[in-house]
Amino acid sequence: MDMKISACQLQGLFDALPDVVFFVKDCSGRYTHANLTLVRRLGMKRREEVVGRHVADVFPRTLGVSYASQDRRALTGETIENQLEVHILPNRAPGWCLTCKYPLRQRGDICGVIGISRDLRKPDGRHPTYPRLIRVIEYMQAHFAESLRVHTLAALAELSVAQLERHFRHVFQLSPQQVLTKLRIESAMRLLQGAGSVADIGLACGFTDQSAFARQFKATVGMTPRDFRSLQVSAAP
DNA sequence: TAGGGTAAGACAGGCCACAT
DNA sequence: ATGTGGCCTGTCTTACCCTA
Repeated sequence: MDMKISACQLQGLFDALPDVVFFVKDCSGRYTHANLTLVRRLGMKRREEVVGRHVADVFPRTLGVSYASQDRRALTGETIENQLEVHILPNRAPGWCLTCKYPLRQRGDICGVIGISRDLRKPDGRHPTYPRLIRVIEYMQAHFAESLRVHTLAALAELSVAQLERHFRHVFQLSPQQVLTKLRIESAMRLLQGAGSVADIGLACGFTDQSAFARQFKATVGMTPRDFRSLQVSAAP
């Protein structure tokens, strides 16, 4: 039996998940489907306010450009899996999530992009290795500005590197590297509210140089550090 | 079948040149 | 001053296989 599920049905199902954003876009980057979670996070009330519009029209310019280029990658057949991202919510609070995007095919031809972004949930505190992993997290929080090696972290937790990787993903949904990136970017977003050059802030957050910082920041936040700073300034009360 | 190690491919860091 | 992109190197992650 060949069962087909429509995008509309999926959209309806995803309406029930308040911590998952669901969307479908056509080749030109216009939304054809959006669950209610996405609609609300865009600061809108009704689905019709989103469907038919272009990403560039519903997000701040710099973000829209970045999401559009991500979509283009998917449109060439690339799949994006569990990319760690920050979404700036309507109240300007940053929300961390993991994004997946896939090309949407119809009779073999790519006709759009389908994807989800799910919020990071609370770590699983009942996992047997949780107490050891917390040691690692605390160490990372204290030392993210330095260069960290996984084998150091593994030794700290008295686990093999392979164990650390596996358990980390189970408990935090993230690899140690992703947690490190999250800590560094969070810190950078704070520092960018104040004065100080972008390059210096990058160094202060553990990035080896300005180039690495800008690249990672854009990949995670969707805009460059400078754009982020000016967005914060323009949105400040 | 859970838990462990390992090899290979993916990915980030580091550096530089050049664009904006 | 900051951002982008290329290229090389070494680290990290994943997929796989082994063992108890």
